[in-house]
Amino acid sequence: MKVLLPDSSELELPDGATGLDAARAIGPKLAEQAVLLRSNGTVQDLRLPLEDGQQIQILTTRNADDSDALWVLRHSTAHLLAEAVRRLYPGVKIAIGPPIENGFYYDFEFPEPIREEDLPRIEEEIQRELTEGRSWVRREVQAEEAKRYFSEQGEGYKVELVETAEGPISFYTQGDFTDLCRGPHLQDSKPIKAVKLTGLAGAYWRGDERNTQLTRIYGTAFYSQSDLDSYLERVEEAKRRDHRRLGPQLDLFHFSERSPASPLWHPKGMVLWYELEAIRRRENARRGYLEVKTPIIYDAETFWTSGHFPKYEDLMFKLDVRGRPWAMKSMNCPGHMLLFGSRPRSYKELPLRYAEPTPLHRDEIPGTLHGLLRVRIVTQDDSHIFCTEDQIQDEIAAVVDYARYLYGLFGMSASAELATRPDNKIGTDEQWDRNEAALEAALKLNSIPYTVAPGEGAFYGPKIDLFMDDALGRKWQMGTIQLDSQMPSRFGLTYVGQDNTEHSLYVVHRALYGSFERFIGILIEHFGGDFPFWLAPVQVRILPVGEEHRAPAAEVRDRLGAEGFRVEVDERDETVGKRIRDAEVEKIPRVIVYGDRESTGSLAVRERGGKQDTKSLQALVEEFRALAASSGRVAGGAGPQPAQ
RNA sequence: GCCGGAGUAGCUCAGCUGGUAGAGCAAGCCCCUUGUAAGGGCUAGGCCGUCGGUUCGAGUCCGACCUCCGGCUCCA
Repeated sequence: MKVLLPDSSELELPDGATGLDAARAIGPKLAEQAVLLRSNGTVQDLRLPLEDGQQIQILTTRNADDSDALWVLRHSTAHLLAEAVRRLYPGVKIAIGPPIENGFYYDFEFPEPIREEDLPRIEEEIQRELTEGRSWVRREVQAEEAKRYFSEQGEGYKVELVETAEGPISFYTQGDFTDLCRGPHLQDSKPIKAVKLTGLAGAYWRGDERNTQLTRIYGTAFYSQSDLDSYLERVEEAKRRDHRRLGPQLDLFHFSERSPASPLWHPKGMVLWYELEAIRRRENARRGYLEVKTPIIYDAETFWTSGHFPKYEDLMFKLDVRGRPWAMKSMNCPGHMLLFGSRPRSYKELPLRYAEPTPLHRDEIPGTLHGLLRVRIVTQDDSHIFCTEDQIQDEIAAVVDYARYLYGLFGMSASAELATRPDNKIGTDEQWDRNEAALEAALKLNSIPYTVAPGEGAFYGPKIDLFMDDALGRKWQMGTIQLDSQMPSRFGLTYVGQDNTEHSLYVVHRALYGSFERFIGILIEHFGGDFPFWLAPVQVRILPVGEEHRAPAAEVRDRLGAEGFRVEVDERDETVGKRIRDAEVEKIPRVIVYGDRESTGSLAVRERGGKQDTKSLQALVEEFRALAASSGRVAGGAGPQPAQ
């Protein structure tokens, strides 16, 4: 038989030859360094037989940066971890141990709880295995044999995995340790040059909190020590972008134990907030949204009607005032439903787009809180679009376009997920077919790449969720676009059609920033605190060199301030060097040093980072105007400005 | 909520096997009068997260709680 190599040459091999055989046929060195076989984008164990005409690429230890090559390395390292733990902790039960982004983990049920201090000991044991050397042997077995083997070993979790396994079952054995595993794996442990156990955590068996909580050990591995070192360095660098660190440091916000998980916004943080708010209002006006404001507190009855209480009562702030039960809203929908229902509605009013950025309160459970990214006060850039079934498609498409435009202003983009019907759905399959198709069409129309999350939709309708990463690569949901016919009917809302009869309504729930809190958190990490000129809370700082320069410096400040720029003068009794440094640390985009030389009319301007230039005040104003316009302040060519 | 870790000055952190709390930066005052990333001096600043326990004595040991961090679960 023949296989195709990456350089499109053909390799003749005997029938039944494996990837390893192919590597040997090319060269002994290649065979020795081979770690994985890749074929048309999928990976395959080197020990498996090839097919006639198959396209193959052999990855070696030299592909140390290749994500598939790292994946197999880490997967094999996870097995070494399991072997080490089994040896050190008799009676431990093993669950699963996959590679993940940047590393791997393995889940165990320990007879006695272990602590972080135990990790070095386990790491040493892995090192010992590496020194001794391990090689992996693959073997396909029958389900019955696999079950028998793991029963004898007392590995109940593995038995359960065999019972629910699909396709052929394979064992990988290294030393005296055999694991149930689909593979692929390394030939042997020689390529594993750097291993580090990075953490300990609880994790539920099969991700279900009703199940036993297992102990998860996280680790990572690389083809070289220097790769591990630079990875750890990158992690440190990412931590420096953490908004929880930068926020207080840049004087944007802080948290208080007196109101856990609710930020206290400082003046500089509010500059960011109102920049976002200005964009929101400008774009809403341009796109036909109507601003409304509805109460924050409603009687409990409202949330029984809306359906929030049955599901979320425990996560809502409730009050008992004058003997009547109340709750603080955790969503804007009830208020908007009441507003819509305040009088009969005609088809001529639809689509009707209500928008409201008021804060919502949710008593999020403690373990889930995370800086600005998971808070108890959530200010959504919320909107509810009331429309007919015929209008759904256009409305969704417009919202998706809006999202793409909005994120683009910040140089950010989101990944999209289409969440489809869950098990507890209400409504007919035909409805769901149509609605899911409408969302999907809107994504395609806007050329937004997306993945489908089957069964993840809300019970009342499918949704598009938009995600962004934080500095450490964790995914956070930003925007959401949800289609719903239940909420209007719960509130008895209808519209009168052309035929003079009542019809049921659809509503699109949508938030695009998601919440101001979370969006600003991501924004801080996205820029690492180095905000572009138009967003920077302080755009220009002027440093008078001597006392006699304070007055003219203040004049420059007033001139720039009158132009709408955020300018301040630093006339502290410190050296210029010190004040420059402070401006750098505070990440202020422009610094003007004002001394004797500036009295002639030209100004010395320093960009954040150190670049210096000299120009007239007028030239400076023009430059700043251009900088401010380079983004959200002005629509940036995205259409007309709203009427004032 | 669950597993693991941590809370000492405004910030970053020292503080050994229990003996009564320390540095740098920031702050205030003074000197210097400043030219592109830290000029100098002095001063003040602490219910050592909270409550309880052990002890002659607790920042240090034990327990509970609160908050934060890494995960899991959840996320209308």
